[in-house]
Amino acid sequence: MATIGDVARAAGVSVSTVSYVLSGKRTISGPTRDRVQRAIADLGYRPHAGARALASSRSNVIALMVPFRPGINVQIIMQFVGGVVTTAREHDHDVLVLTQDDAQGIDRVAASSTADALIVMDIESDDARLPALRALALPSILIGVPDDTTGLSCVDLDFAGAGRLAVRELARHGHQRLVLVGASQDRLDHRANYAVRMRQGVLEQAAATGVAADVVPAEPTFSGGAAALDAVLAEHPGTTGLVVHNEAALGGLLARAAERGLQVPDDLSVVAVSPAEMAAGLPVPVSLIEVPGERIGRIAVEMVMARLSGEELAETRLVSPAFTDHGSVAAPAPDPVRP
Amino acid sequence: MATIGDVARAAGVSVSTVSYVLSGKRTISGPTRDRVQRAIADLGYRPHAGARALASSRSNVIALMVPFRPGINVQIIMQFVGGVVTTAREHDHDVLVLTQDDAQGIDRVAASSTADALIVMDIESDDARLPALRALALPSILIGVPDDTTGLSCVDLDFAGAGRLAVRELARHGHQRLVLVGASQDRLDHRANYAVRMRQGVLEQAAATGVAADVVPAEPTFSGGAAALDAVLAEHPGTTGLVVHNEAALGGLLARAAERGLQVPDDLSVVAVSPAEMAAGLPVPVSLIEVPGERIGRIAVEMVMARLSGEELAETRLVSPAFTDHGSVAAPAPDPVRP
DNA sequence: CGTTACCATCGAAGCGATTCGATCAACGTC
DNA sequence: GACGTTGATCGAATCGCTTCGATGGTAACG
Repeated sequence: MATIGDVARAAGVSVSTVSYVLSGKRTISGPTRDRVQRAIADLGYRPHAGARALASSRSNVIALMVPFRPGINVQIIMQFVGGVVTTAREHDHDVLVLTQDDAQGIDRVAASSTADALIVMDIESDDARLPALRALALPSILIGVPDDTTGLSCVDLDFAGAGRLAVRELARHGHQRLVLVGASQDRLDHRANYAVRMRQGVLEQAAATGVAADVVPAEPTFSGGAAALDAVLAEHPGTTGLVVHNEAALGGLLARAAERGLQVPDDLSVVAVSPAEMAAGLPVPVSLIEVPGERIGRIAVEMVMARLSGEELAETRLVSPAFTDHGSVAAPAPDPVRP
Repeated sequence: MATIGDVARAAGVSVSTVSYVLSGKRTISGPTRDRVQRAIADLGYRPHAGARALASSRSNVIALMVPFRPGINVQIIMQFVGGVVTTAREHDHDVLVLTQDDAQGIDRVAASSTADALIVMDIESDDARLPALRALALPSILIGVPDDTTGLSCVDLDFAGAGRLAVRELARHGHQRLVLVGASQDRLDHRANYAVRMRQGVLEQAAATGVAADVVPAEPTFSGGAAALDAVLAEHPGTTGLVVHNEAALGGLLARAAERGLQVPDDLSVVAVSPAEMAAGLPVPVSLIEVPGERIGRIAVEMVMARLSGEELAETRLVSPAFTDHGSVAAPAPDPVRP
């Protein structure tokens, strides 16, 4: 491989001149710049990443901690990752993958100057990694919002807003009795801040709008969805509107509805909160509030770049929810559904 | 951050001694080694990745090219990635993510010594990246098998073997008329080598066993699966056994079967070729031949490591298929199914 | 006891960039 | 016309590590 010395020789200039042409940190005359650039192209020169990192103490790498535990929503993870990688490349950075259970991963990557910044996905309310992140010298961005955000930068969908929006959509079509089919009890209890925020949004808006709203947990499986629908109809008769925040259960829920002879949206209106792609695989189209994975990944990288260029902000950014109509919400039937 | 010099001073030895303790490339006496190791621990020293890469011309990074195009089977992608990352860490390597459409990604990563090796996923029969890969100075491993493998190293499931195994399983239960519900016509035509190999395996074994086998393509969607089942029953009446190699269509296919009053396995036996997790989300349990994503990722990394340590092999490794019974295969009903 | 070998360790030369003065020529300016 | 500016370029130090050759001390050997 050609080195910067080869380029300098070929262009008849010094090594530092080549460096300045590359970085633009000092003015170089037009003719010289051209000669250097031609030499670079001729030799197919690329700066050695390690050498550059050593000299500049910048690796141009962002570390991304991805959850690989089973049961996670893979669809949305991939969207995040795609958004992060694409945006990082636009800023001339690469992305290094860390796994959740690589406990020392954060320290390792930071202490060895392997990465310039860290993006951590799947943050829990009281995440075990928070102390490590707070102590970190590198800028870090969390995807998800923990309970205590002091000193941290976070991005996520505004789940409370999403809950409110879903309720508003259903309420304005005249629904009076709603149920949120949400995360499993387990996740609600322990970890998932987004589930809590979602529930808050739904209940809050229901109270404000004067409609009834209850919550039914669902296991994130096909049969979990079916069971959840049964539970809704058994425990909350008269329900006409559903907010489903559980992609994995959605299919089973809809299938069970069909089995029980319930038409969507005639007998039952449904709003899903889910990645957009997910809904494509369903038997019936479902109106949804999209979890914009790619967009959030993109924002995370942009926050990283801002931090790297010296802006000292530690802020939480919540992406506004948007409702996409696919026809699964309509006015409730005059004669409400009974179990 | 502490440097190797700090460690050397703290331990009262020279820099090179610390380096040799770390690498083990020369013998260091027990006492000295201990002192150095204590100093390392005390200072929390980690070698600077860039400096190490510069001096040793080894980055300890593997680049992984991941497809992010829509419509891809995300589930299995994540399994691969998980397997790759985990195994790479076991060998003290990190993983850098490249995207498919980052065309110059391969060259960039190679020319800048950012990575030591490359793993490329989702290889097509006549993949556009093959020339670049053949010309590469870095070791590269393909996940998937192109038509011409000369000079390349590949790993994949033995799809032909999987096809044969599926047919044997069905045949030994007495099925006489089988259909392979496979990839969409589009993928079959253009790209997906695995689809071609699968079909070969099925047809070959059917011929050998003396059973009838046909192929019906399916779009990789819920409704594509439903349509495929309709097509099977319309075009190939008397079919009692199905091999489904199309995870995304499997749910729709099973749902349509239920709608038409066909019981699995009483009226219809089904073998799926799919990642294991996928099958968990289905309304009925389905016997399957697993696509062992994680395992393949692991093997890919092990091949990388072998290449990096000097073994000059360029080989293709096909993972043997295994059948897992979940009860969706049984003897056909005496009175065969009619459309 | 003089050689030979080997073991443990050190010193110094890179690896390929970045970056901070320093230099030198051309240019106004008074 | 001497002098401070400014613009373009160079040289050398530096980043933190690996690795090769050299060195001194010990043990083995005849």
